Amino acid sequence: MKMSEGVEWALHSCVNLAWSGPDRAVSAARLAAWHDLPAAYLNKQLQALARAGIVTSAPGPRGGFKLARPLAAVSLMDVVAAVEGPEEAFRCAEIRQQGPGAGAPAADAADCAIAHAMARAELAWRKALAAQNLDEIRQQAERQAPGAPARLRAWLAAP
Amino acid sequence: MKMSEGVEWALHSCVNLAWSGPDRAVSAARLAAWHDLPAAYLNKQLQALARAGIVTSAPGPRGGFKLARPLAAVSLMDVVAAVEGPEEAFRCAEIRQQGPGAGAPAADAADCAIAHAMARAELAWRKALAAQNLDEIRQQAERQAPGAPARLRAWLAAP
DNA sequence: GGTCAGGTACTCGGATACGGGTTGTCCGAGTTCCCAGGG
DNA sequence: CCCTGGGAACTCGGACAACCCGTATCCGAGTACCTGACC
Repeated sequence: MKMSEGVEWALHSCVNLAWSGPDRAVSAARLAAWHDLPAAYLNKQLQALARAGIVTSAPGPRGGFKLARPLAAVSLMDVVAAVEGPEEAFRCAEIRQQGPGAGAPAADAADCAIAHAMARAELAWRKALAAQNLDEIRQQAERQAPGAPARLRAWLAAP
Repeated sequence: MKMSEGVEWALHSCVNLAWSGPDRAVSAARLAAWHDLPAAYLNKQLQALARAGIVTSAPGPRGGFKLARPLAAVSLMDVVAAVEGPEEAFRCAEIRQQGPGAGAPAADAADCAIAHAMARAELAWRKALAAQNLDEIRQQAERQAPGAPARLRAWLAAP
């Protein structure tokens, strides 16, 4: 079980967009170059964020991506769901209803105990993700590297 | 992000082993046939459980797999870790230290805020898994299908 | 000088190849049981 | 009848392919800007 690389890229990109300022759109190529990532693939992840309503996109020169709403209104869960998709990690295949061990019809209606337990654990994960928003991430990152926002803005201003 | 099918198979197999009785070993082929699964592949998952000390294996006729300890002493986390491996789903690639955006050395030492937040959520998931043991799963399954253990034992007794 | 048309450069967006990992399969080493032969 | 040796069958265990999703890439549609000519 491995999470997509795109999640980390998308999260960093959101923080970078916040640092770049709310007025200026940044292209996928520029965001990718900042961390030496494949530009076209990062673009794919940003498209997912745009579909989820986390960022807005504009084509043409001076186009690019902007945050659709303040970082405080974007949770980790939003980004993970946008990039990874809404499906749960554990999908019950209902193997208990296959082969000679197929249960009685009465048991079929009830939820599989295993699926229920796994879903409960996954819900805890989702709640923990939803409880943290990107603004908290940004604040912590700024405490660790106070000069990062200024450096990014200076680099973006240079051609 | 998708969890391996083997997790569901391993969990069902553990419950089935408990139902089959603590004295009798059950072969992987028999456990697979009960739910119409690929025998050789289920064997692979059971090997992982054996390496983790959840079940014991014995070769030869009358051999097979037995539970190494009571179901109450096996948590969901144990099984998931045995089958999926101990690695975390989210691996921080430290992209913040790549390209022009590479932070100052002081920031490098500190943990990436994103990785920290993701790890916290994953810890909640792991705790939720560790808080549930397989005996609770078994009890719930028996409430839903009281005749299941007897049917399994009867089917195992038949040649 | 102001206005307008054309061209150009730049952006996203979806359609298109490649690779690693999960899924699935196979055969060999080892053990147990059964059976036949001998005492 | 009891003991012993050999063979056969069954089991796990690890090594070997096939498929699928995540990774990476490319080119086309659309837009804004800039340039130049014209009024």
